[in-house]
Amino acid sequence: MDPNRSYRHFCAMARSLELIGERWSLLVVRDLLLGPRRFSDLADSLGGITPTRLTERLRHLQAVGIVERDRRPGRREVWYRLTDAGQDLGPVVDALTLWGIRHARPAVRPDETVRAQHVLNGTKVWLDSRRIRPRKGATWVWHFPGEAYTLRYDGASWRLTRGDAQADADVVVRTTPPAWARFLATPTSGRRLPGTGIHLSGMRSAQAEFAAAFGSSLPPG
Amino acid sequence: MDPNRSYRHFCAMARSLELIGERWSLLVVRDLLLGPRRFSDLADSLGGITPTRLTERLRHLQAVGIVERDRRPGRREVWYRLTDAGQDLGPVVDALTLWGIRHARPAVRPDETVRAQHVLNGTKVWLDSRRIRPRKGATWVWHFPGEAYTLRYDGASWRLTRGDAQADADVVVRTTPPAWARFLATPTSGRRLPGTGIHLSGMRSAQAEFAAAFGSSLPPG
DNA sequence: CTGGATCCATGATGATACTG
DNA sequence: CAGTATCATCATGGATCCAG
Repeated sequence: MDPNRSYRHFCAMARSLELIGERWSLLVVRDLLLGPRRFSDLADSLGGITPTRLTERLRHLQAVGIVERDRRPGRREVWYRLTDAGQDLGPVVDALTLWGIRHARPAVRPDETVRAQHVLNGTKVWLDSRRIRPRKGATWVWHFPGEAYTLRYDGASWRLTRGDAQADADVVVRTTPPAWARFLATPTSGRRLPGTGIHLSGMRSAQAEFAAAFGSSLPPG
Repeated sequence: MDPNRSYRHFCAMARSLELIGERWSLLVVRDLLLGPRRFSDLADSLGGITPTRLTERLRHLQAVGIVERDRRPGRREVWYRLTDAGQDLGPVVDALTLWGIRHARPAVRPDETVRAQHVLNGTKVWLDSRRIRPRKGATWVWHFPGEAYTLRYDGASWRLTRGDAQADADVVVRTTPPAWARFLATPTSGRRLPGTGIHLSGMRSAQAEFAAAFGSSLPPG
Protein backbone atom coordinates (compact mmCIF):
# COMPACT_ATOMS: atom_id res chain seq x y z
CA MET A 1 0.00 0.00 0.00
CA ASP A 2 1.87 3.03 -1.23
CA PRO A 3 -0.51 5.90 -1.83
CA ASN A 4 2.51 8.10 -2.45
CA ARG A 5 3.34 6.74 -5.85
CA SER A 6 5.25 9.52 -7.44
CA TYR A 7 4.51 10.94 -10.84
CA ARG A 8 8.20 11.82 -11.12
CA HIS A 9 7.47 15.25 -12.51
CA PHE A 10 9.00 18.40 -11.13
CA CYS A 11 5.59 19.99 -10.88
CA ALA A 12 3.95 21.44 -7.81
CA MET A 13 0.53 20.25 -8.93
CA ALA A 14 1.79 16.70 -9.34
CA ARG A 15 3.29 16.95 -5.84
CA SER A 16 -0.09 17.99 -4.46
CA LEU A 17 -1.88 15.16 -6.21
CA GLU A 18 0.61 12.66 -4.84
CA LEU A 19 -0.59 13.68 -1.39
CA ILE A 20 -4.31 14.25 -1.85
CA GLY A 21 -5.10 12.72 -5.23
CA GLU A 22 -6.46 9.37 -4.10
CA ARG A 23 -10.13 8.67 -3.97
CA TRP A 24 -11.93 10.17 -0.94
CA SER A 25 -8.99 12.23 0.33
CA LEU A 26 -10.31 15.62 -0.75
CA LEU A 27 -13.79 14.72 0.43
CA VAL A 28 -12.39 14.07 3.89
CA VAL A 29 -10.69 17.46 3.78
CA ARG A 30 -13.91 19.07 2.61
CA ASP A 31 -15.78 17.66 5.58
CA LEU A 32 -13.14 18.86 8.02
CA LEU A 33 -12.95 22.40 6.67
CA LEU A 34 -15.67 23.69 9.00
CA GLY A 35 -14.16 22.19 12.11
CA PRO A 36 -13.18 18.96 13.86
CA ARG A 37 -15.21 15.80 13.33
CA ARG A 38 -15.21 12.34 14.78
CA PHE A 39 -14.57 9.16 12.83
CA SER A 40 -18.23 8.34 12.77
CA ASP A 41 -19.24 11.87 11.76
CA LEU A 42 -16.99 11.49 8.76
CA ALA A 43 -18.20 7.99 8.00
CA ASP A 44 -21.72 9.36 8.01
CA SER A 45 -21.20 12.45 5.89
CA LEU A 46 -19.01 10.54 3.44
CA GLY A 47 -21.81 8.08 2.84
CA GLY A 48 -20.36 5.19 0.94
CA ILE A 49 -16.86 5.01 2.37
CA THR A 50 -15.91 1.83 4.19
CA PRO A 51 -14.36 2.06 7.64
CA THR A 52 -11.18 0.49 6.33
CA ARG A 53 -10.79 3.10 3.66
CA LEU A 54 -11.58 5.96 6.02
CA THR A 55 -9.01 4.73 8.50
CA GLU A 56 -6.41 4.47 5.80
CA ARG A 57 -7.11 7.93 4.41
CA LEU A 58 -7.03 9.55 7.84
CA ARG A 59 -3.73 7.89 8.68
CA HIS A 60 -2.25 8.98 5.41
CA LEU A 61 -3.50 12.56 5.70
CA GLN A 62 -2.09 12.61 9.19
CA ALA A 63 1.26 11.29 7.99
CA VAL A 64 1.62 14.03 5.40
CA GLY A 65 0.63 16.81 7.78
CA ILE A 66 -2.87 17.65 6.61
CA VAL A 67 -4.88 16.17 9.45
CA GLU A 68 -4.30 15.99 13.20
CA ARG A 69 -5.70 13.36 15.50
CA ASP A 70 -6.88 14.56 18.85
CA ARG A 71 -7.82 12.28 21.69
CA ARG A 72 -8.54 13.90 25.01
CA PRO A 73 -7.43 11.96 28.08
CA GLY A 74 -10.34 10.17 29.67
CA ARG A 75 -12.47 10.64 26.57
CA ARG A 76 -13.16 7.78 24.24
CA GLU A 77 -13.83 9.69 21.06
CA VAL A 78 -11.12 10.73 18.66
CA TRP A 79 -11.47 14.07 16.92
CA TYR A 80 -9.85 14.75 13.59
CA ARG A 81 -9.06 18.27 12.48
CA LEU A 82 -7.12 20.03 9.77
CA THR A 83 -3.66 21.45 10.28
CA ASP A 84 -2.87 24.84 8.78
CA ALA A 85 -1.69 23.06 5.65
CA GLY A 86 -5.02 21.26 5.55
CA GLN A 87 -6.96 24.50 5.92
CA ASP A 88 -4.95 25.86 2.99
CA LEU A 89 -6.70 23.29 0.80
CA GLY A 90 -9.84 25.44 1.03
CA PRO A 91 -9.14 27.17 -2.31
CA VAL A 92 -8.66 23.79 -3.98
CA VAL A 93 -12.01 22.59 -2.68
CA ASP A 94 -13.63 25.83 -3.78
CA ALA A 95 -12.14 25.72 -7.28
CA LEU A 96 -13.35 22.15 -7.77
CA THR A 97 -16.74 23.10 -6.39
CA LEU A 98 -17.09 26.02 -8.74
CA TRP A 99 -16.13 23.93 -11.73
CA GLY A 100 -18.65 21.32 -10.70
CA ILE A 101 -21.40 23.90 -10.39
CA ARG A 102 -20.65 25.21 -13.86
CA HIS A 103 -19.88 22.04 -15.74
CA ALA A 104 -20.90 18.90 -13.89
CA ARG A 105 -24.71 19.06 -14.03
CA PRO A 106 -25.59 19.47 -10.38
CA ALA A 107 -29.11 18.04 -10.48
CA VAL A 108 -30.09 16.01 -7.43
CA ARG A 109 -29.91 12.32 -8.29
CA PRO A 110 -32.50 10.01 -6.77
CA ASP A 111 -30.06 7.81 -4.86
CA GLU A 112 -27.98 10.59 -3.38
CA THR A 113 -27.53 11.62 0.20
CA VAL A 114 -27.81 15.36 0.68
CA ARG A 115 -25.79 16.87 3.52
CA ALA A 116 -26.33 20.40 4.68
CA GLN A 117 -22.64 21.21 4.76
CA HIS A 118 -22.09 20.23 1.14
CA VAL A 119 -25.10 22.11 -0.12
CA LEU A 120 -24.14 25.23 1.78
CA ASN A 121 -20.58 25.10 0.59
CA GLY A 122 -21.96 25.07 -2.92
CA THR A 123 -24.15 28.02 -1.97
CA LYS A 124 -21.12 29.93 -0.71
CA VAL A 125 -19.03 29.27 -3.81
CA TRP A 126 -21.96 30.22 -6.00
CA LEU A 127 -22.47 33.53 -4.21
CA ASP A 128 -18.75 34.30 -4.50
CA SER A 129 -18.72 33.47 -8.19
CA ARG A 130 -21.76 35.64 -8.84
CA ARG A 131 -20.12 38.55 -7.06
CA ILE A 132 -23.04 38.87 -4.68
CA ARG A 133 -21.87 41.70 -2.45
CA PRO A 134 -24.22 42.94 0.23
CA ARG A 135 -23.08 45.25 3.01
CA LYS A 136 -20.10 44.02 4.97
CA GLY A 137 -21.25 41.79 7.80
CA ALA A 138 -24.46 40.71 6.12
CA THR A 139 -25.45 37.42 7.72
CA TRP A 140 -27.73 34.70 6.49
CA VAL A 141 -28.54 31.69 8.65
CA TRP A 142 -29.90 28.35 7.50
CA HIS A 143 -31.80 26.26 10.03
CA PHE A 144 -32.02 22.60 9.13
CA PRO A 145 -33.55 19.95 11.34
CA GLY A 146 -30.90 19.41 14.01
CA GLU A 147 -28.19 21.73 12.66
CA ALA A 148 -27.58 25.26 11.48
CA TYR A 149 -25.08 27.04 9.22
CA THR A 150 -24.22 30.67 8.79
CA LEU A 151 -23.00 32.53 5.72
CA ARG A 152 -21.49 35.94 6.39
CA TYR A 153 -20.07 38.42 3.93
CA ASP A 154 -16.82 39.85 5.26
CA GLY A 155 -16.43 42.61 2.69
CA ALA A 156 -14.39 40.52 0.28
CA SER A 157 -15.89 37.03 0.23
CA TRP A 158 -18.44 34.84 1.90
CA ARG A 159 -17.57 32.75 4.96
CA LEU A 160 -19.36 29.58 5.92
CA THR A 161 -19.48 28.46 9.54
CA ARG A 162 -21.32 25.81 11.40
CA GLY A 163 -23.93 26.94 13.85
CA ASP A 164 -26.33 29.77 14.31
CA ALA A 165 -25.17 33.39 14.30
CA GLN A 166 -27.77 34.00 16.98
CA ALA A 167 -29.15 37.51 17.15
CA ASP A 168 -27.36 39.13 14.26
CA ALA A 169 -28.90 37.22 11.37
CA ASP A 170 -30.41 39.40 8.65
CA VAL A 171 -32.28 36.48 7.17
CA VAL A 172 -33.10 33.09 8.64
CA VAL A 173 -33.93 30.29 6.23
CA ARG A 174 -35.81 27.28 7.55
CA THR A 175 -35.56 24.36 5.19
CA THR A 176 -34.18 20.86 4.75
CA PRO A 177 -31.04 19.84 2.90
CA PRO A 178 -32.97 18.21 0.01
CA ALA A 179 -35.30 21.19 -0.37
CA TRP A 180 -32.45 23.67 -0.50
CA ALA A 181 -30.53 21.36 -2.86
CA ARG A 182 -33.45 21.25 -5.25
CA PHE A 183 -33.69 25.03 -5.10
CA LEU A 184 -29.99 25.39 -5.98
CA ALA A 185 -30.30 22.87 -8.79
CA THR A 186 -33.13 24.88 -10.32
CA PRO A 187 -32.13 27.38 -13.03
CA THR A 188 -32.39 30.91 -11.69
CA SER A 189 -35.32 31.61 -13.98
CA GLY A 190 -37.38 28.94 -12.24
CA ARG A 191 -36.56 29.78 -8.63
CA ARG A 192 -39.26 30.95 -6.24
CA LEU A 193 -38.73 32.29 -2.73
CA PRO A 194 -40.17 31.36 -0.40
CA GLY A 195 -40.69 28.01 -2.06
CA THR A 196 -41.54 24.41 -1.38
CA GLY A 197 -40.02 23.52 1.95
CA ILE A 198 -38.23 26.87 2.22
CA HIS A 199 -39.36 29.48 4.72
CA LEU A 200 -37.75 32.89 5.17
CA SER A 201 -37.80 35.29 8.08
CA GLY A 202 -36.18 38.65 8.71
CA MET A 203 -36.89 42.19 7.64
CA ARG A 204 -38.62 42.37 4.30
CA SER A 205 -35.81 44.40 2.70
CA ALA A 206 -33.27 41.81 3.83
CA GLN A 207 -35.42 38.99 2.50
CA ALA A 208 -35.68 40.80 -0.83
CA GLU A 209 -31.92 41.17 -0.99
CA PHE A 210 -31.56 37.49 -0.19
CA ALA A 211 -34.02 36.46 -2.87
CA ALA A 212 -32.38 38.73 -5.44
CA ALA A 213 -28.99 37.18 -4.72
CA PHE A 214 -30.38 33.86 -5.84
CA GLY A 215 -32.09 35.25 -8.92
CA SER A 216 -35.56 35.17 -7.41
CA SER A 217 -37.92 37.82 -6.16
CA LEU A 218 -40.39 37.95 -3.31
CA PRO A 219 -44.08 37.74 -3.98
CA PRO A 220 -45.86 41.06 -3.45
CA GLY A 221 -47.29 41.81 -0.03
CA MET B 1 -13.93 -0.09 -16.21
CA ASP B 2 -16.21 2.58 -14.86
CA PRO B 3 -14.27 5.71 -14.12
CA ASN B 4 -17.54 7.43 -13.26
CA ARG B 5 -18.08 5.65 -9.98
CA SER B 6 -20.30 8.00 -8.14
CA TYR B 7 -19.71 9.18 -4.61
CA ARG B 8 -23.46 9.57 -4.27
CA HIS B 9 -23.16 12.92 -2.58
CA PHE B 10 -25.07 15.96 -3.67
CA CYS B 11 -21.87 17.97 -3.77
CA ALA B 12 -20.44 19.89 -6.67
CA MET B 13 -16.90 19.03 -5.68
CA ALA B 14 -17.70 15.32 -5.59
CA ARG B 15 -19.24 15.71 -9.05
CA SER B 16 -16.04 17.26 -10.32
CA LEU B 17 -13.91 14.53 -8.83
CA GLU B 18 -16.09 11.90 -10.43
CA LEU B 19 -15.02 13.36 -13.77
CA ILE B 20 -11.40 14.34 -13.24
CA GLY B 21 -10.42 12.62 -10.01
CA GLU B 22 -8.66 9.59 -11.42
CA ARG B 23 -4.93 9.35 -11.57
CA TRP B 24 -3.34 11.32 -14.47
CA SER B 25 -6.51 13.11 -15.55
CA LEU B 26 -5.62 16.53 -14.17
CA LEU B 27 -2.06 16.18 -15.41
CA VAL B 28 -3.38 15.68 -18.92
CA VAL B 29 -5.49 18.81 -18.51
CA ARG B 30 -2.48 20.69 -17.18
CA ASP B 31 -0.46 19.79 -20.27
CA LEU B 32 -3.24 20.88 -22.61
CA LEU B 33 -3.85 24.24 -20.92
CA LEU B 34 -1.33 26.04 -23.10
CA GLY B 35 -2.66 24.66 -26.38
CA PRO B 36 -3.24 21.51 -28.41
CA ARG B 37 -0.85 18.58 -28.15
CA ARG B 38 -0.42 15.28 -29.90
CA PHE B 39 -0.66 11.89 -28.24
CA SER B 40 3.09 11.50 -28.25
CA ASP B 41 3.64 15.03 -26.93
CA LEU B 42 1.48 14.12 -23.97
CA ALA B 43 3.10 10.73 -23.52
CA ASP B 44 6.44 12.51 -23.40
CA SER B 45 5.55 15.31 -21.01
CA LEU B 46 3.62 12.94 -18.75
CA GLY B 47 6.68 10.78 -18.34
CA GLY B 48 5.60 7.57 -16.74
CA ILE B 49 2.13 7.11 -18.20
CA THR B 50 1.58 4.02 -20.32
CA PRO B 51 -0.03 4.34 -23.76
CA THR B 52 -3.00 2.30 -22.61
CA ARG B 53 -3.65 4.60 -19.70
CA LEU B 54 -3.21 7.74 -21.77
CA THR B 55 -5.64 6.46 -24.37
CA GLU B 56 -8.17 5.64 -21.71
CA ARG B 57 -7.87 9.01 -20.01
CA LEU B 58 -8.17 10.93 -23.26
CA ARG B 59 -11.24 8.94 -24.30
CA HIS B 60 -12.84 9.54 -20.95
CA LEU B 61 -12.04 13.26 -20.90
CA GLN B 62 -13.47 13.44 -24.40
CA ALA B 63 -16.62 11.61 -23.35
CA VAL B 64 -17.29 14.06 -20.51
CA GLY B 65 -16.67 17.15 -22.63
CA ILE B 66 -13.28 18.30 -21.36
CA VAL B 67 -11.12 17.33 -24.32
CA GLU B 68 -11.67 17.42 -28.08
CA ARG B 69 -9.97 15.17 -30.57
CA ASP B 70 -8.94 16.74 -33.83
CA ARG B 71 -7.69 14.76 -36.80
CA ARG B 72 -7.21 16.62 -40.05
CA PRO B 73 -8.08 14.69 -43.23
CA GLY B 74 -4.97 13.34 -44.87
CA ARG B 75 -2.90 13.91 -41.74
CA ARG B 76 -1.78 11.10 -39.50
CA GLU B 77 -1.42 13.00 -36.28
CA VAL B 78 -4.23 13.50 -33.86
CA TRP B 79 -4.36 16.73 -31.89
CA TYR B 80 -6.03 16.93 -28.52
CA ARG B 81 -7.25 20.22 -27.12
CA LEU B 82 -9.37 21.47 -24.28
CA THR B 83 -12.98 22.48 -24.67
CA ASP B 84 -14.18 25.61 -22.89
CA ALA B 85 -15.12 23.42 -19.93
CA GLY B 86 -11.59 22.03 -19.97
CA GLN B 87 -10.07 25.51 -20.02
CA ASP B 88 -12.21 26.33 -17.00
CA LEU B 89 -10.15 23.81 -15.04
CA GLY B 90 -7.30 26.34 -15.05
CA PRO B 91 -8.19 27.66 -11.58
CA VAL B 92 -8.24 24.10 -10.22
CA VAL B 93 -4.76 23.45 -11.60
CA ASP B 94 -3.55 26.76 -10.21
CA ALA B 95 -5.01 26.13 -6.75
CA LEU B 96 -3.35 22.72 -6.57
CA THR B 97 -0.10 24.20 -7.85
CA LEU B 98 -0.11 26.94 -5.24
CA TRP B 99 -0.81 24.47 -2.45
CA GLY B 100 2.02 22.28 -3.72
CA ILE B 101 4.43 25.20 -3.75
CA ARG B 102 3.54 26.09 -0.18
CA HIS B 103 3.18 22.68 1.40
CA ALA B 104 4.56 19.87 -0.73
CA ARG B 105 8.32 20.49 -0.55
CA PRO B 106 9.12 21.34 -4.13
CA ALA B 107 12.78 20.34 -4.14
CA VAL B 108 14.01 18.73 -7.34
CA ARG B 109 14.29 14.98 -6.85
CA PRO B 110 17.13 13.17 -8.55
CA ASP B 111 14.96 10.86 -10.68
CA GLU B 112 12.53 13.49 -11.90
CA THR B 113 11.94 14.77 -15.37
CA VAL B 114 11.78 18.56 -15.50
CA ARG B 115 9.57 20.07 -18.21
CA ALA B 116 9.69 23.73 -19.04
CA GLN B 117 5.91 24.07 -19.07
CA HIS B 118 5.50 22.71 -15.56
CA VAL B 119 8.27 24.82 -14.11
CA LEU B 120 6.92 27.97 -15.72
CA ASN B 121 3.41 27.28 -14.57
CA GLY B 122 4.81 27.10 -11.07
CA THR B 123 6.60 30.39 -11.73
CA LYS B 124 3.36 32.00 -12.84
CA VAL B 125 1.40 30.82 -9.82
CA TRP B 126 4.19 31.92 -7.52
CA LEU B 127 4.26 35.43 -9.01
CA ASP B 128 0.48 35.69 -8.68
CA SER B 129 0.57 34.52 -5.07
CA ARG B 130 3.32 36.98 -4.20
CA ARG B 131 1.32 39.82 -5.73
CA ILE B 132 4.16 40.72 -8.04
CA ARG B 133 2.62 43.58 -10.01
CA PRO B 134 4.78 45.33 -12.54
CA ARG B 135 3.38 47.75 -15.11
CA LYS B 136 0.57 46.34 -17.20
CA GLY B 137 1.95 44.53 -20.23
CA ALA B 138 5.29 43.72 -18.63
CA THR B 139 6.68 40.74 -20.51
CA TRP B 140 9.30 38.20 -19.51
CA VAL B 141 10.45 35.54 -21.93
CA TRP B 142 12.21 32.29 -21.09
CA HIS B 143 14.36 30.70 -23.80
CA PHE B 144 15.03 27.02 -23.23
CA PRO B 145 16.87 24.78 -25.67
CA GLY B 146 14.30 24.17 -28.38
CA GLU B 147 11.32 26.00 -26.85
CA ALA B 148 10.28 29.31 -25.36
CA TYR B 149 7.61 30.55 -22.94
CA THR B 150 6.29 34.01 -22.19
CA LEU B 151 4.87 35.41 -18.98
CA ARG B 152 2.94 38.64 -19.35
CA TYR B 153 1.24 40.70 -16.68
CA ASP B 154 -2.18 41.85 -17.89
CA GLY B 155 -2.90 44.29 -15.09
CA ALA B 156 -4.63 41.75 -12.88
CA SER B 157 -2.72 38.49 -13.14
CA TRP B 158 0.09 36.77 -14.99
CA ARG B 159 -0.56 34.88 -18.24
CA LEU B 160 1.61 32.06 -19.48
CA THR B 161 1.85 31.31 -23.18
CA ARG B 162 4.01 29.06 -25.26
CA GLY B 163 6.45 30.73 -27.59
CA ASP B 164 8.49 33.87 -27.76
CA ALA B 165 6.85 37.28 -27.40
CA GLN B 166 9.32 38.49 -30.04
CA ALA B 167 10.26 42.12 -29.86
CA ASP B 168 8.32 43.26 -26.84
CA ALA B 169 10.11 41.30 -24.14
CA ASP B 170 11.35 43.39 -21.22
CA VAL B 171 13.58 40.60 -19.99
CA VAL B 172 14.81 37.48 -21.77
CA VAL B 173 16.00 34.59 -19.62
CA ARG B 174 18.22 31.97 -21.20
CA THR B 175 18.36 28.84 -19.13
CA THR B 176 17.43 25.16 -19.01
CA PRO B 177 14.43 23.60 -17.29
CA PRO B 178 16.55 21.96 -14.55
CA ALA B 179 18.52 25.14 -13.88
CA TRP B 180 15.37 27.24 -13.53
CA ALA B 181 13.76 24.51 -11.42
CA ARG B 182 16.69 24.53 -9.02
CA PHE B 183 16.44 28.31 -8.82
CA LEU B 184 12.75 28.13 -7.94
CA ALA B 185 13.37 25.43 -5.37
CA THR B 186 15.94 27.62 -3.65
CA PRO B 187 14.65 29.71 -0.72
CA THR B 188 14.48 33.36 -1.73
CA SER B 189 17.30 34.21 0.63
CA GLY B 190 19.66 31.99 -1.32
CA ARG B 191 18.73 33.04 -4.86
CA ARG B 192 21.24 34.75 -7.11
CA LEU B 193 20.55 36.33 -10.49
CA PRO B 194 22.09 35.81 -12.89
CA GLY B 195 23.01 32.41 -11.55
CA THR B 196 24.30 29.01 -12.52
CA GLY B 197 22.90 28.26 -15.94
CA ILE B 198 20.70 31.38 -15.92
CA HIS B 199 21.50 34.33 -18.15
CA LEU B 200 19.46 37.55 -18.30
CA SER B 201 19.19 40.18 -20.98
CA GLY B 202 17.17 43.38 -21.31
CA MET B 203 17.44 46.87 -19.91
CA ARG B 204 19.15 46.95 -16.56
CA SER B 205 16.14 48.46 -14.81
CA ALA B 206 13.93 45.67 -16.18
CA GLN B 207 16.42 43.04 -15.09
CA ALA B 208 16.47 44.55 -11.62
CA GLU B 209 12.68 44.43 -11.45
CA PHE B 210 12.78 40.81 -12.58
CA ALA B 211 15.36 39.86 -9.98
CA ALA B 212 13.46 41.66 -7.23
CA ALA B 213 10.30 39.78 -8.13
CA PHE B 214 12.09 36.56 -7.28
CA GLY B 215 13.61 37.88 -4.08
CA SER B 216 17.07 38.35 -5.57
CA SER B 217 19.07 41.40 -6.54
CA LEU B 218 21.49 42.08 -9.35
CA PRO B 219 25.22 42.29 -8.68
CA PRO B 220 26.55 45.85 -8.86
CA GLY B 221 27.91 47.10 -12.15
C1' DC C 1 -21.61 3.17 20.60
C1' DT C 2 -16.57 4.43 18.75
C1' DG C 3 -12.83 3.08 16.09
C1' DG C 4 -11.24 0.15 14.11
C1' DA C 5 -9.25 -4.92 11.74
C1' DT C 6 -9.71 -8.89 8.44
C1' DC C 7 -10.99 -11.42 4.37
C1' DC C 8 -12.23 -11.65 -0.24
C1' DA C 9 -13.95 -10.06 -4.84
C1' DT C 10 -13.46 -6.67 -8.17
C1' DG C 11 -11.87 -2.51 -10.27
C1' DA C 12 -7.91 0.44 -11.56
C1' DT C 13 -3.20 0.84 -12.85
C1' DG C 14 1.51 -0.39 -14.53
C1' DA C 15 5.05 -3.04 -17.51
C1' DT C 16 6.07 -4.80 -21.66
C1' DA C 17 5.46 -6.02 -26.18
C1' DC C 18 3.46 -5.40 -30.50
C1' DT C 19 0.66 -3.20 -34.77
C1' DG C 20 -1.60 -0.31 -38.71
C1' DC D 1 2.46 8.53 -34.80
C1' DA D 2 -1.07 6.70 -32.37
C1' DG D 3 -2.41 3.61 -30.50
C1' DT D 4 -3.70 -2.30 -28.86
C1' DA D 5 -2.99 -6.59 -26.42
C1' DT D 6 -1.67 -9.20 -22.58
C1' DC D 7 -0.55 -10.01 -18.06
C1' DA D 8 0.78 -8.78 -13.27
C1' DT D 9 0.05 -5.85 -9.42
C1' DC D 10 -2.10 -2.45 -6.69
C1' DA D 11 -6.25 0.01 -4.88
C1' DT D 12 -10.92 -0.14 -3.51
C1' DG D 13 -15.52 -1.84 -2.00
C1' DG D 14 -18.53 -5.11 0.61
C1' DA D 15 -19.19 -7.83 4.33
C1' DT D 16 -18.15 -9.25 8.72
C1' DC D 17 -16.05 -9.29 13.17
C1' DC D 18 -13.82 -7.28 17.50
C1' DA D 19 -11.92 -4.60 21.58
C1' DG D 20 -12.63 -0.74 24.80
